[in-house]
Amino acid sequence: MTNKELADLMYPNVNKTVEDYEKLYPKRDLKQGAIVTRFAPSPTGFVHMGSLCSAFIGRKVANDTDGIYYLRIEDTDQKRSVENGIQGIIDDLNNFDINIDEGFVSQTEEIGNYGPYLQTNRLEIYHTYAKYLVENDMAYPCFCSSEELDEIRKEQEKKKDRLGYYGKYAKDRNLTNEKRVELIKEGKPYVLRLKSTGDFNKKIVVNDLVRGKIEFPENDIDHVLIKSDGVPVYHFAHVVDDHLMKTTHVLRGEEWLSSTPLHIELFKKFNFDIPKYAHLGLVMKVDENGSRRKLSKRKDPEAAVSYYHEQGIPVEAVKLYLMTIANFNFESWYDDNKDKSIDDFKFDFKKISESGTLFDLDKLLNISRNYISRLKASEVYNQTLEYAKEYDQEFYHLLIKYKDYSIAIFNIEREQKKPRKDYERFGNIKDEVWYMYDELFDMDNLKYDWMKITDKNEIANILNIYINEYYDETDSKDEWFEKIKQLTNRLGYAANMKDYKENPDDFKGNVTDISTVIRVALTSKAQTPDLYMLLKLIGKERILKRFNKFIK
RNA sequence: GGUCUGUUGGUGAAGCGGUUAACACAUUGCCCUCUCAAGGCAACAUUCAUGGGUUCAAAUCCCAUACAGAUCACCA
Repeated sequence: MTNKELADLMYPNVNKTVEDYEKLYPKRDLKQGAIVTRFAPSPTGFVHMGSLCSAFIGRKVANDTDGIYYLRIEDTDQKRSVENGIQGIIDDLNNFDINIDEGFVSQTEEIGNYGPYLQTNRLEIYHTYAKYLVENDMAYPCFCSSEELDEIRKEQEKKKDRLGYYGKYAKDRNLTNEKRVELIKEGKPYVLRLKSTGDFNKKIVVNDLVRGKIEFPENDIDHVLIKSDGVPVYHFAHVVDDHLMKTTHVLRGEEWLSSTPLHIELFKKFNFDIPKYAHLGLVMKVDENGSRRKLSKRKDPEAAVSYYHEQGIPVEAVKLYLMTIANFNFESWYDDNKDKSIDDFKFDFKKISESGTLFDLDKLLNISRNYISRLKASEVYNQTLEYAKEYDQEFYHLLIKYKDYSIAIFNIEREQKKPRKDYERFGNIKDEVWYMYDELFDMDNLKYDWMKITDKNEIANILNIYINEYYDETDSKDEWFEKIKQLTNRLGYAANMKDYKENPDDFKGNVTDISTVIRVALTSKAQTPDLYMLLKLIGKERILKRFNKFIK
């Protein structure tokens, strides 16, 4: 009995040939050096920080080379699929400006000429290629039950042999075709296994774009290619899909590094061009007990990419952070080129850190802080509004109601060479400015910060004299401060800090004490941005209200 | 256990045979200053996991050990 007959029996519904598919998916018409790569997640509904990082890199290198970035959904494992899981991934990607040239663009809609882009819709293709392998004696059906496989493993453990289905342990490898046909006809379930021709004692060199040349023993394990339900495993799907979709570069986590020899063997069996591989270090975090581990979606809220969106961390800041961990020379480049964007930076595979990166939230927030400080007040307004619309309705309505006023608040100490950096993310802006809005400044339930001056009469005195005799909305900042000093002197405090430091006993206190009284009465807080601007923005009428309430 | 990868300060991270071991974040101190933020200036690894070796010279090359991670599924 021939392999052809066996193959026909195993894949009776295959009516196309490998050649048909090769014709169907021709070489892409792209310029020399264009990188075609992809994001290939399971439809789990969300994107993990580590995946986002590799997606970001993929999008970037495709952009840099006028290549293609496509989204393929790997749904060969039902357990990983979630309802509307594709949409969730697309949303996360969209939130971070990672757009897709080809593949899925929504839960149900796909674009491009190299599809289908959902693996379970590609079963016919996999079967065609599987059939080819069987016909050419490069794969065979294996009827071993999981119990039998267990036994093999136990035996190997006992003998301290290498684990796996290979060599003499691959017992179904040498079944006759007659026997195979017989078993299939009996209805015995089977998987398709690679008939590996590798030699464990020979070396194969994997040329990884990140790590350089790595030597492995050749693969000699007869890996499962197609599961008994007819669905391929990752390894097989990877080879068939990335070949047919003309992927030039495979970017994936380093957990795949050790199965690359298997993938190379498969590519060679089919006579396919081998794509370039870049195995990216894992994104890690430090555990409570101090050891490093992979960022886990279960334990770490920051692992899910939606977290950053919810926190109101600017997309651009996340991108900047990803770029700094993706290419270690980016940070200093950006430092020298603050006016340029990530698009102007040339990504380099050799500048990827080889060891896994420890995820550093502080650093991300610092980048975010710097980024926000460089925005125009109106941009801060727009982005905060967008954030609040989704996550803080109360603030959203205030922003709408007091648009110009809000922009003016955001503009305090902004348009200067070294702007303020107190907005960490859009999600914390309200915490910084709430007291500027009467709706949030609930005068009956306020907690006022501590002040040095505690005497009620003294406080009332300061505020009354100030508002009645000194405050003038039209004052410039210098004039304003001059008046504060005058008031300070008049009441027996030191207007000049130096004088005060030299002879503290000559004074009741100093300017700081006076301005703190005004500041706290106005905002309830002892620490705020430029008091001059706050007074000006709040305006005399509201200042009076707040002062009076405070004195009472 | 086999195979592969990695190990530089609190953190990220450069360095690729001769450097005072960059830079950034964090921390601390001082200065500036109406408070805060920012900014300026300092401090912060006598040492690059450990032990050997090669060399006039090693964080950099070699070997061992330790530690960490990945992988060895009909999961991806």
